Amino acid sequence: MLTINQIRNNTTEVIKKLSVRNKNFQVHIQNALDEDDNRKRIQAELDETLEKSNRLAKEIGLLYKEGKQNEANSAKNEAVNLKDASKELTEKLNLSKENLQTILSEIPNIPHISVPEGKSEADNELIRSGGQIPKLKIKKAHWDLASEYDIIDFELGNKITGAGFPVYKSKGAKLQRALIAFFLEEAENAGYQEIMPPLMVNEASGFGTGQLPDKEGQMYHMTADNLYMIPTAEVPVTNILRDVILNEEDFPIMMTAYSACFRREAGSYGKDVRGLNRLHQFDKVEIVQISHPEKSYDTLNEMVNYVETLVQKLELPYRIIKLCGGDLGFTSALTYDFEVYSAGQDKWLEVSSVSNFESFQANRLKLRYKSKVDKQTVLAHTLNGSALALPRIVAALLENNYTENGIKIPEVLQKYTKFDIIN
RNA sequence: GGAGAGAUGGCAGAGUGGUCGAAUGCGGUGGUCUUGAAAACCAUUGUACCGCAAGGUACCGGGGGUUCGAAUCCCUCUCUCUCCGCCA
Repeated sequence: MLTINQIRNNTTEVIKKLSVRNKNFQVHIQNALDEDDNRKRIQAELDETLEKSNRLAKEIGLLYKEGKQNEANSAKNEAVNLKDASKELTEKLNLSKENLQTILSEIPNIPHISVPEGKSEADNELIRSGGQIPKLKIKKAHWDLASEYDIIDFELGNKITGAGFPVYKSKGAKLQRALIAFFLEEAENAGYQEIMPPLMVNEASGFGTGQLPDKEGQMYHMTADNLYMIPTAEVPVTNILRDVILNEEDFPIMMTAYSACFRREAGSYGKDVRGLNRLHQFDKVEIVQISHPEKSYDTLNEMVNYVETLVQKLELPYRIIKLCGGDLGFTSALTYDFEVYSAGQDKWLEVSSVSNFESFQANRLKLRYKSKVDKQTVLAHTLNGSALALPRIVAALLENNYTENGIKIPEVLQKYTKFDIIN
């Protein structure tokens, strides 16, 4: 969420930058400013009323002490009037605050200056690519390979739970475990603190990272206890810093977490959801950084470079894409997507999304730091990225490394899998 | 699940209706002293909103109520702790 001051101080610039999202926010912005003026007016009036009321209450106390009952009683009548007035004003104020909150929550993050204009995926900007696209004699989709080698059982998942909950077996299960261990160790070597977070979160956490209230339908909700299954480790991990005021020397905060992720994916269907391409439960290692506002774009680049080393080590053909305004997520200021090429399906699959949210999340989280220069509390910047999401990596590994003798395991993983081929 | 206790500033911990934004201790910051450090001493030390400022307002787990006035009384929710039961 943007702060009203961000909007007030740079109104025309904010409107201009938001237009990169291929949508006009002029009306939203004006509504926010009007409502804030209204809020201030009510606030001032209320404060004045309360001040009178407080002063009168003290006077009444004194009058009683002095034994001046009559004067005290007449003062009481006045106090009651003030109380009614303040009650009414408080209601108005709350209403105004709610309205402002609603308006602000509908305004997306301001795209970074480098975000290209564009309507959709098609306008995204290719930053760079790497790796070799394999020339296969026989192309097989991973869901066929999975059943051929009996390593991932989609049917069994259907039986036990439902679609989108595959069962990993034997070398398939070991491959999952190996990838998780590989990603976590790489992250640790890069300086990230390992976190094992809760897999369910409360409402306040869901709000803090922006899943609630808008994207409620994306999460599994345990109504009996009012808890939500996490859609990504970003939620519990970033919320570690909710309501925290950091010192400048605490930067950068670097955390990594493996977690299972749960997504309802309501409305998804068709061949995009085939096999491992889109699941309700999947595994992911996430990296999160909390950064000083002046350094956050350096941090973003560093994170992109880090994720790049992972796909390189896994010997996967990849490309890095900068999302255009129309494709950029609501909360992000700048996002780089990583896609790997999956030869069996002949498709690019998104395996990571690395974003700088600037202060957009921090505002909701109330994540701030004490500035050394002016002693002010300032919103920190939050960033995160997948490093990496497993299913599509597995899909690409299976499809790209398939040979007549079996599926070869990349060198870096063999130390974790303890086997070099699935056959 | 049953019974009881509790939630106060960075931490510990007082405060049971009026001058309490809140004693005291610790911690933090600045200073005095010192060659330096420690100790000691002095001062300072929350967040947010309105205001050019002076100043004002709100916040003692959340929400609601009683009262002229609530950290303090009442209701309610959440969480924590202790004991019992169950249990990986």
